[in-house]
Amino acid sequence: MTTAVTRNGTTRKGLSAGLRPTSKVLPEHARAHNRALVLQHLFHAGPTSRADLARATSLTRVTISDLVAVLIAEGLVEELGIRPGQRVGKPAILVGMRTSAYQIVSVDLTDAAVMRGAVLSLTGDLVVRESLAIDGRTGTELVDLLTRFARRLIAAATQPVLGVGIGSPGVIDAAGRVIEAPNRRWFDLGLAEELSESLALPVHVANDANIAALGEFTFGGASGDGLLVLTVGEGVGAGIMLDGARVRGHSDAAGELGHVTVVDGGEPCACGRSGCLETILSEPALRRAVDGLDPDATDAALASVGRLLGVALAPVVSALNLAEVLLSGPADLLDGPLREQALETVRQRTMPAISAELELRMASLDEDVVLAGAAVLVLSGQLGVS
Amino acid sequence: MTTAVTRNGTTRKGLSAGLRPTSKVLPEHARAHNRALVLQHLFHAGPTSRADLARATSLTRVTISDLVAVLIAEGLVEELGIRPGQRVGKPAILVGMRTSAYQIVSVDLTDAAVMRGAVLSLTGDLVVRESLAIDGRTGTELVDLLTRFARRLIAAATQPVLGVGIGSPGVIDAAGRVIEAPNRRWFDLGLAEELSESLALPVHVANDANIAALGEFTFGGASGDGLLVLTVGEGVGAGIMLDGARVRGHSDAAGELGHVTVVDGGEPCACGRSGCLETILSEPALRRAVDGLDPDATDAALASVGRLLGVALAPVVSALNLAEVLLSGPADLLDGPLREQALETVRQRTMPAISAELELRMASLDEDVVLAGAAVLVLSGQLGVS
DNA sequence: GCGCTTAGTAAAGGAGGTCTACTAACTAAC
DNA sequence: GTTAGTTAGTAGACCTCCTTTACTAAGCGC
Repeated sequence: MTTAVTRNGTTRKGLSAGLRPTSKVLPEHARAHNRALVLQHLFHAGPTSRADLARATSLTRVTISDLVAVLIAEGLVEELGIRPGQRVGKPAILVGMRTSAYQIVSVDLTDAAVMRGAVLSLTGDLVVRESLAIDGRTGTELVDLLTRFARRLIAAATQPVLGVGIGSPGVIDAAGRVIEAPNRRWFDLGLAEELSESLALPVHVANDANIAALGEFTFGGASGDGLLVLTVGEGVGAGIMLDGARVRGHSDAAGELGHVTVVDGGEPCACGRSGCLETILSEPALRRAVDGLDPDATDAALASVGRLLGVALAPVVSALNLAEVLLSGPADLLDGPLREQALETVRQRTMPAISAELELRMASLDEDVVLAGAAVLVLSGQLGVS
Repeated sequence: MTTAVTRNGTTRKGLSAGLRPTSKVLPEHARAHNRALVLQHLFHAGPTSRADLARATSLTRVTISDLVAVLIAEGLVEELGIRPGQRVGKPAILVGMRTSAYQIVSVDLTDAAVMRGAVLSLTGDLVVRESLAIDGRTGTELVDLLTRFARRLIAAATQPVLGVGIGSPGVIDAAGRVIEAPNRRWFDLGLAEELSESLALPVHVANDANIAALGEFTFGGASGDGLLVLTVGEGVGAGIMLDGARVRGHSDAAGELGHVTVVDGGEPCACGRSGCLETILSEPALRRAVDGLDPDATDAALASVGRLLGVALAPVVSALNLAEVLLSGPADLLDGPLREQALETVRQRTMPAISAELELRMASLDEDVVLAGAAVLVLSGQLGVS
């Protein structure tokens, strides 16, 4: 008896993690990959000898020498002299990333009133910081203002600029096209492409909360895979990293945790519905909630918000088996009863196997997470490093 | 002013999707990838000419000819004669996967009382089906029984067996090691490795609910990325596909949605806590809930379960921006008020941008999903096809 | 028949990585 | 202080893989 289990003819996208082919791979892609591998190692582990790079990557010393020679010729890597310390054999020559070779320009558009920008070194150190009042501009005017602001930052850089990274609210696709950012009056706007043309530099654009997760992943204390970063500010956003990759979602809208209902019949939300997480967890909402309360009542109020956050997080943590949930935002409100109750609630509402290893703590980067994340966007886009 | 955004030296894993290097890539890996690309296309699109393969993969005709020649030599692919229909130019020779060249053996261990097994063709057609009572066996005894069962299935195959796929409850790592499957009394058991040795065949083992998602993704009607399959049986499990890859989770426990609390102070659960989704949504729980009720009351009872399911799903759907949620299990219970209310609840509790494109419907494969998924495990592991 | 188009193959070439073998430079031990 | 052993880095030959270019095969349309 032959029972058909069915079969259909749709073609699917994928990648090469579990060998799920998507598009052709050429030797030159292998080269680019291995090159990125070397940079990645130098970026995270610091100066390394060629021989150690070979061991770390499992490429041969010959290949590493060749790759390093190219990187040195490009000015991205430099020799740093003999490795100190005595040991047998020919002493190793350390090579390291020339972190001063390039700089990165980042812009954070999270705040509706003011755009924040920075020039960063390749290691994520903030070199210059600037900001500019938006004065209610939206749409094309805002693009113009952003372009001028970016130009000013590029001019402020003391080294050639590797690229420009921008974190914006809204739904943004992989190519940096803003599908919709209602508050900025941006709809189907090829922001990365436009800016890249007018600035004559690579420009990467992504959702602000999403790249906050990227920033924490690369520069923060995040220990590895399975990370969710919840950004609390005027609104509430989230970003998720799984298997070292940012989760984008089917229509590039992943991370929209702020508008999940957590209170039945709750307060009206800017999104038109009511009881959204954002109506209780955003910074303004929290300030209002604790305004004028005595310390005990404040703690109780924060804990009750924490509990609701925990209820919303539990299914996500459970479904994805996350390792870490980080809260980014005002520590005076978040890092206390709120956080503790959220963790406690998640533990109560998930299996021990899931919650045992879970950490829920404050993000280690401050208000500059989005700037850092935008820099990672550029690092990863231009050098394959993150 | 130079503000440090911090920097740490941890090394991270990743992959080559967004160019996030993890381990070296050689030309031969490119070759394997392109080879899989060809098979993938033939698998999903059916017989194709070399020239069309070249266009589909963007490899050159020369390379495709070469790859196809190898695949023909291996007996995986065969020429099927001239493409019918008249058009200008030399007529194309169709090549197709020799789906009869190999068969796959699948075992489904979801049921504690009986193991279900099958021999499938490469297209997922069930050729032979067998089952075997477990009689309360666990631990090593169960491994022995499973080995014998697998041998029997392998003997029943009418073609060489490509590999053995096994779906089991429990936490199972990428190498097919069962971290823990309490009901089977399996703890830290290298099941895939052991079986592979004793059967002298490639063996792939993964969580049953996880591979149900894989089965739906490949053989079912799932349209693309962002898929969650919820399996309802004795228990409740889930599997998630993102970007064409199965979500495994930090400690290989992704998909444990069955033990998320959905009823405060609800019924006790086998897991030791209470109010878990499984206490209301498992098949036994649903049968009990509707037992003896008149039709209207039945509908109301099912809808109320649907609502609670929707509450648990909303944060997951929102955070991941899923495209599809599929329910797999008894249609008489699931495919009605329960499903409708679940979808309605998710819509109410998430942003329109998230829920607008969301589909929540019944899975298209029947009780054989896990067997099909286990087959995909083998297909993907051995041929790179899924 | 002749021109045009499409399918498939052959040969040469370039890119990328490995293997083997070499030199350079140090430590340790007699 | 010489010799042996170890480690770092490089040179050259070789293999693999894909591409480019050029060719043959085989049909259609006039």
